Amino acid sequence: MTNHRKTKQKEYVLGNLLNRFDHPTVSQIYDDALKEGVKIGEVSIYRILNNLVEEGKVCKIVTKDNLAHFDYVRENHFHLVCNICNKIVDKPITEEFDKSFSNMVKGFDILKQDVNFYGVCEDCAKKRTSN
Amino acid sequence: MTNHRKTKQKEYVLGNLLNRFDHPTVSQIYDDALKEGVKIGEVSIYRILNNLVEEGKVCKIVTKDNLAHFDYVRENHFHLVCNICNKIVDKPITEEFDKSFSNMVKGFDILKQDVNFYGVCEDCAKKRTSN
DNA sequence: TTCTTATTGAAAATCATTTTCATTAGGATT
DNA sequence: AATCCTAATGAAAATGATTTTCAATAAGAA
Repeated sequence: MTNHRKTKQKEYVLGNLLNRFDHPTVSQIYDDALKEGVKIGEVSIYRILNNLVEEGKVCKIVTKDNLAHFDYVRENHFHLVCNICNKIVDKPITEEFDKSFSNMVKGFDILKQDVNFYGVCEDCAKKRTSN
Repeated sequence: MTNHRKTKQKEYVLGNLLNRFDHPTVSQIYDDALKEGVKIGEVSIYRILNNLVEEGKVCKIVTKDNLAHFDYVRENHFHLVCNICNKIVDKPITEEFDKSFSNMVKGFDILKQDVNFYGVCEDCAKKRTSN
């Protein structure tokens, strides 16, 4: 039997995600742990996050620079991942969208927390047109 | 000035994508080229595909096993990427969805071809419930 | 045909992530 | 509280897709 023992490392990683509203990478969480004097290896953070993603408690968002970011699954929002600056913006899902989306993917078991939109954020769009 | 010369390699990669309806990886395209006796290096396929993605002619879809798949941007369809078996399924976008989506992301420059949905495909869902 | 330089491609480098495996520690049992 | 089983950790090494480097090649302008 696997993944059932309570450990300081698991508690730390989940707590770290719960207490923030950005989308940290493994090394950001690792740096936090170091600063806070929490003894945890980077490898364990990878493993713990993968388990949380598997359980559906956390979602993984990969930006264009090939870095995995993690987000505790809270409420109905989607991610806009900027392909230019790699920023991730949280946006609430409209009811209208939610309904039409459900209709469209009827029959599929969609893991909503992995539904991300890739594009160009407002800041980078401005920079683009001003060139 | 960059990326303006017509080469056999560029033509081959784009042609390969145009003539198929699955979502090949770099090494699949490379294998095809070998079989067809086309002289092209794997590195060039990476470079050419990255350029095509940059131009918006091709989109890149990353499956959970960390493999990049490529798809020539044709008409209004989205991708359902299965997190279990890594299969990619094309699905047409409904008008209803398209409208509500446009409303929701108003203000963002969304690169539609990078809009993918991650979840569990019908086959894998069946296997799951039967356990 | 000549010339400039964009493009190619083999080899090497990169780097996030995974695997390995000996050590540590949860927590069930006695 | 002590013992035991094995899940979990973490340092080091391995992995592997992708990128970088740079000398050789070839578009295509002059």
